[in-house]
Amino acid sequence: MPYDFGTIESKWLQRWEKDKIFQPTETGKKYLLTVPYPYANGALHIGHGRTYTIGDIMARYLRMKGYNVLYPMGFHISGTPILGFAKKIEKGDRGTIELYKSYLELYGDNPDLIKEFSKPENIANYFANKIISDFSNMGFSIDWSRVFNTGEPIYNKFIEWQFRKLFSMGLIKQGDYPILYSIVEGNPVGEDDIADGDVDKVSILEFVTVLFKFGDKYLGASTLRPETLEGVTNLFVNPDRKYVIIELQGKKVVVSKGAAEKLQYQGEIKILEEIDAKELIGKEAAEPLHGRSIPIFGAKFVDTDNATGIVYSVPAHSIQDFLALKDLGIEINPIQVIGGINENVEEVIRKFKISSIDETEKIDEATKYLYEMEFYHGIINKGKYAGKWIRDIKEEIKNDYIREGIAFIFYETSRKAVTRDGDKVIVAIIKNQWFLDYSNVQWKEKVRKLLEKMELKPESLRNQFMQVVDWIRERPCARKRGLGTRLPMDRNWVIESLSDSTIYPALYTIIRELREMDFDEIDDEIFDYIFFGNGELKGKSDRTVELSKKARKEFEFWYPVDWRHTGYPHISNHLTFYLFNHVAIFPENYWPKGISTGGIVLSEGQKMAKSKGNVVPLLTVKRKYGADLFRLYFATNADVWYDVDWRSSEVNMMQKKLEKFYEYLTNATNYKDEPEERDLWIIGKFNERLKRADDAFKEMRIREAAVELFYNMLNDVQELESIAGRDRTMRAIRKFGKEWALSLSPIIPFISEEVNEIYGGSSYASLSPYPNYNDNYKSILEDWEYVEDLLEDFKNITKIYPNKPNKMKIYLAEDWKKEVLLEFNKLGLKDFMKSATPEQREFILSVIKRKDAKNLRINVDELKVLEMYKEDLENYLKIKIEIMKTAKDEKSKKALPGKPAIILE
RNA sequence: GCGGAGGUUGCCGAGCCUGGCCAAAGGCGGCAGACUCAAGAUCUGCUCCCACAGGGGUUCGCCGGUUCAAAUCCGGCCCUCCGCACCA
Repeated sequence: MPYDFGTIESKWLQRWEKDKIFQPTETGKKYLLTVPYPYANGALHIGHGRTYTIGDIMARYLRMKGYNVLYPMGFHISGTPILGFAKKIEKGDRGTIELYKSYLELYGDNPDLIKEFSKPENIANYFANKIISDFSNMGFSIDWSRVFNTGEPIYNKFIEWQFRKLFSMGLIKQGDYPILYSIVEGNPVGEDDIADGDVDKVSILEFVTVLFKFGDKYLGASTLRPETLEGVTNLFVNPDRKYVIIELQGKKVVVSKGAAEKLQYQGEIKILEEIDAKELIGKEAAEPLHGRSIPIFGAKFVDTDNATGIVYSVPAHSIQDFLALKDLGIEINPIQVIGGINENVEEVIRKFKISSIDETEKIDEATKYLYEMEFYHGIINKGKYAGKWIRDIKEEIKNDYIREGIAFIFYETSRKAVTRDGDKVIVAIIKNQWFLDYSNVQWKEKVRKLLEKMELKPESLRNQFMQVVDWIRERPCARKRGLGTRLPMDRNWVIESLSDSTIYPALYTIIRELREMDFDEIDDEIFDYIFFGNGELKGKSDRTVELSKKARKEFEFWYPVDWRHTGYPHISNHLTFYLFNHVAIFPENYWPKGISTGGIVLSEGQKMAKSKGNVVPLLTVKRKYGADLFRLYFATNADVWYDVDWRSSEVNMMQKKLEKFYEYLTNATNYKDEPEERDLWIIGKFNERLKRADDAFKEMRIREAAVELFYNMLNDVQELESIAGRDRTMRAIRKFGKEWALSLSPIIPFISEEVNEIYGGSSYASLSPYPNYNDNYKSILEDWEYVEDLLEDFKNITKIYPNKPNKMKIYLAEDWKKEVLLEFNKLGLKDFMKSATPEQREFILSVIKRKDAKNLRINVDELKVLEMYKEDLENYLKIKIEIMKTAKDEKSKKALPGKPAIILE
């Protein structure tokens, strides 16, 4: 029977669906296992597939172990990406249209459907449906009756309830916040709105603009390194550019024209008049710390489109400044303000072999090097902060300068950026931005308490989470645009996409009841009742009360989440928020019980990226190889927590093995005769491997389980076949084939179902109990392992035997040796030596010198075993075998109990 | 700098927790053989060095230590990657 995965997989999919076997009811030992829902903006790739595969393998394993497993999922559509794509499609953006047409083609749909995608909800719905079918096809044992997406009204109500709750607990705050912004659009812009925003990220830099007194005005010079202010020697302005005087906090400040424009979006300023750079150059200004007068030079390298367009120069700690002064031929003595480091600017310049101020790449590299060295190892050695580590004091210095009124913050983009329409991107300050206050001390304490007792895999997660909890602070939780739920406290805001996805696993448990309710009746009271058992539900319809009671029962049954699995990039964001929000909203008995993180998927050795063109869609893989093979690949290729490389050459190799496995199992049922006694060791092997795999599964060491049950077991069977031949092998397989298939059911569920059926197994393999270890075959296995040792020895000897041997004489050890060994094992070295004869002593000493001494199979009835396998061995090795009881010459005297001497002739 | 993960025989990658059948799984690559007109595919064997009898030698980033015994445990050091950091 050839392995036709297409037919097999669709057959079982239909049956599973028809019998709804993955829709559990509230009975038995529950287990709620979740994986974060995917973002439904495109076809999923094998990376998503891996995460869900791991979840599914555990779900299936636990189900077979007797747990009532609920493995639900939903879809994420919050945020800007889907909205952005829809807009771009509407505008006719060619790249986006091509991308989405390629998705439509991938799914075999008419590319003209692209028109529909100008509506975001159509994109979301289209892909949600495709993902459901993709994931079903992968064999994921998901309960599809509980699906929802984050844009639905019910979800919105749930999130509104959550946010009102958080607000009432004082965990939501408001404040000013800098954000990337387009002046032309009059709107904040996200990564997706910025040209090349995905490949070259834009972040927000916080410059400190220091005020240098200049007559009745000030020059605003911007820096990222306020800690070097003590070392300032001069100012630079660009002689060719326009500057203006603005009024800021009652002071007249000179900044570049461009800077003034940006500053209008960052605070209250007034633009007074233009001022020519020539009016500044050659004059002096006073630095604010000591009133020291320093010269103002003109320099064309000063970029007036970066920060304020005026920079202060610290040649002792800036490569750029040092080179600039040298370039201008100005001699100024650098002022060292940082100690504790071994290299100064000049040495770094030499180290990086910089010869000119135009070598910007080298300069950037050297600057980074110098900065990191000074930041991590440097100590201030001048001024009032002398003696402090820079890494400790930098923040304080900045705050002090601002408080003293000698500096203000200027936000700037980390690179020059424009929107996809070509409009300039700047940083604007948003007033009254809403934050989730993750800096709240009591809140953090609760999370730490949870972390202490949670199950985490790998264990190192605990420390990582603790770190994140330590440094996490306020997080903006709402935006002005995007899909999602409106903030209940202020409907102009939409709750941001990571903030609306924290406690939603709770919704899986009750979504079915909510859907049956009269939508208008769903309010906070209902949620309070379902989740906390609070309230009487007075004034609600009987039906809604009834459904609420049912939902309450469901929630109480399924919650908390027993396990959550996802990729490690989520540790410092989603998973942390997941913990924070759970401890805030729910009582302790509903806090999450376990989390694991998995590695990412590489494609042919590289990170998957659209730009590299190596993204492998899940659907393609399913069509080409089938779900079982995909699952098996990820199960065997790396442990859950490590990255995995998807390599087509290895997939092909595995495909052949899987075909072989399937062929063995299905054909074996045609062999009706009982297996031979001497071949039963294979069942012993299987049981041994089963036990190891079972232990591994329990610890989520999926790879180990898969390797034992699939690879190693397949090798054992092939070994049996090469010795015993096809017929006997198949008869032996028939005896344990069903258990073998069942044991692998969590990993390759379709083949397991098929084999289970062929073997006349009852019900579904997916719902069968996991096979139990059976030790009936232990002794025959040990006999066989004795033979394996013999084969190993034979192979070793033939390697160095000069001719082709015709005959193998096997000499067993004299009986007394075994007795002596047993005696020795009983007494131990000390006592044995007391009573032993010189000959016995010599023998024992020679044995313990051997490194394999402990592994002698002294309990095997060697003669019986050798007689049993003699014929097989003769055929296999193509050699005559003689078994001799007594040793005569030197070589044969080396025979030990469990390790006979071999003489080739 | 903090936190994490690593450094294994040509490459990828197991083993390390629970020290000893570990010269170290598996795959790739390479070599030889079978099959074939040939190539490919497939199968078999070999693939650290030495050795015409199951042996010996040198290996698991580096240096020490513990132990009868260390890839595995302990201490120190070097290097790589990832996350974080008003980082450029």
